[in-house]
Amino acid sequence: MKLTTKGRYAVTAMMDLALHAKLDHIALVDIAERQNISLSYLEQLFRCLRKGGLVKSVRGAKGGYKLAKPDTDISLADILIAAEEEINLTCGNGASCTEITPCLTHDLWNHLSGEFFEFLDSKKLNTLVQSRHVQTLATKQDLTLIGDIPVQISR
Amino acid sequence: MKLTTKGRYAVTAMMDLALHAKLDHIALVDIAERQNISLSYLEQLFRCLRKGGLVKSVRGAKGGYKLAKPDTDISLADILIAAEEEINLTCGNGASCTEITPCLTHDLWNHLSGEFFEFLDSKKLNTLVQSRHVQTLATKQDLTLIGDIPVQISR
DNA sequence: TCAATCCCGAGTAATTTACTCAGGTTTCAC
DNA sequence: GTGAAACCTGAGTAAATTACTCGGGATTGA
Repeated sequence: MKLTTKGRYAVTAMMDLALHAKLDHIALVDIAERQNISLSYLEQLFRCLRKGGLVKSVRGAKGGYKLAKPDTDISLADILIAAEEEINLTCGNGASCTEITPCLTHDLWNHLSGEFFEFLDSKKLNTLVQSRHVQTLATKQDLTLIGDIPVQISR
Repeated sequence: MKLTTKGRYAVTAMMDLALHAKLDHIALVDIAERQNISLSYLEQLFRCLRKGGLVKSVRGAKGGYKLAKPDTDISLADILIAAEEEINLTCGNGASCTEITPCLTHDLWNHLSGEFFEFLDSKKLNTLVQSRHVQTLATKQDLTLIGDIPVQISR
């Protein structure tokens, strides 16, 4: 019942896109620097996001990524699913849960999964980036970059 | 964003207890048979549940386990937490999220974790076992055992 | 006393995660 | 048309986690 970093990175990256990509495409290098995420990992992640139809890309120099839909149409659930985080609290039908002898919690988890999905699906990207906390952080990040020497903690 | 089998087994086992332990203590062997879960794994699991104050045990022959509280006072959240499933969607403050440079999603996940916890905490054991699906399954399981030859699928 | 039960610590195979790496391919700018 | 900046891809891998097992011990009712 833990969120993987893949899922978190995906959401962070999408928020970064939503915050910055109003005008132009933005390169993964920029996101990697701003959010301190490894570039290769981001590339891998954006493969998923693109397959999921959440972002559009332009190749070549001056290329980059952009949201493929308005941020009002992209939910947390969309992002997590695209990032291959299944929102799945079901029993997965292991040894203790077969067609003939389903486990006691079979229906329970199915139902709760649905509710949880609805919950995550109700959180749209636009409202997420509007939060005060995100806004202040975002401007701080931009200032850090403009005032050069972006502190790169390479781990 | 997946539920581990540990968490599921914990919930299944607690529901089994709630369904059967009205009168007496019940042995893990019984739960293991009814729910088709390995005994050793159940023992390990019940260590957690006991430490979490959810079940009481009686050792020795005719011993077994019992709910430590009324089933109206035990929630899904209680069980999952006792089973060491953290209900934690937070960023965990990795490399990309430090005190000085928190990640964009820091507050977001904190907040959502809280909401998700509330959701799980609102689901009490008594209502879970009252569901029609669980009731029919439970009686089926009991009949299977009374009509002996309990089918033991050992994997 | 013995069998049924809980109790405990440690070990381990399989799986998953969180990356990295080594190469492509496409496009803009000169 | 060359080169750099970007996207794109598949494969590999170390570390962590999960889902168990195992071997033994402690308690207690009959």
